[in-house]
Amino acid sequence: MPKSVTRSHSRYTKEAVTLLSRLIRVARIERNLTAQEVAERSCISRSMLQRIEKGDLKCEIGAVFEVATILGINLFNAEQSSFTMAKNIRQTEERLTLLPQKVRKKTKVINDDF
Amino acid sequence: MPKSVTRSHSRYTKEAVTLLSRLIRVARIERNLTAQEVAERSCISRSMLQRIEKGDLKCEIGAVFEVATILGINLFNAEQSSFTMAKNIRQTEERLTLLPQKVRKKTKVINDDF
DNA sequence: GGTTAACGGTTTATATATGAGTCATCATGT
DNA sequence: ACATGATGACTCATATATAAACCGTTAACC
Repeated sequence: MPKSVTRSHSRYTKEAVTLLSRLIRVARIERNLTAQEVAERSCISRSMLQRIEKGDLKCEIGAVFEVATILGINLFNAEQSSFTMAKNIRQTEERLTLLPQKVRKKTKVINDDF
Repeated sequence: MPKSVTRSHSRYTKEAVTLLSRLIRVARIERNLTAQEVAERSCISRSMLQRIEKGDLKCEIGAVFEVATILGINLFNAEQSSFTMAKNIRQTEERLTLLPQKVRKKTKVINDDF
């Protein structure tokens, strides 16, 4: 990250990350798994898991989702042992083909009055 | 990141990130927003948004969620204008208070000195 | 109460993610 | 058909996220 940039996050974003972090911590304790164990199985360090469980916004999404997956937390309401995720991806990609490939801003203001 | 670490990701993790990236791209096109516009409103660079829309696992979760939020995508089935997210957080934290704070592993073999 | 493993909070070195910039291509609105 | 703005695919410098190590505290089991 060149040119130090202070990120601003909407409240909704922060809450979403916070919720996921809490779900992760609860799931880990409930399953009686040590932080070290979960970290190793998720291929991350223990300090990384600590930040994830604290709801750090700067963690890699892949790492956070991997921990959630290891702990059996369903993402986007798609069960892990089903094909719903793949199906959702296909459906979304299908919608994409129906859309224009580029977004073009109108140079002229169209009279869209009424 | 010291000691170059190659991360391994489960299929489910990859698909979850991929799905979110597709949802983001579809939402952006549907709302007729330029990549540059969305990037600016999300406080990230255009190249960052490119990686997010490609489903890069190494993007910051805060950045990805922020883009999703800007585009009106609901995370964890919680509508952005409601209190469901905060309520879910509270409920999860409440569950946490009922759990032990540490996970203890070694259930040592009890006195076998008959 | 005593033992000890688990946890939180540091620090440090380094691999790398990110922002900024450039360029070629092409889809899109006129 | 044409002009051009949007996009993808790079490169590069650097701010920083991360793994590893350590330590003091604390909670869990005996």
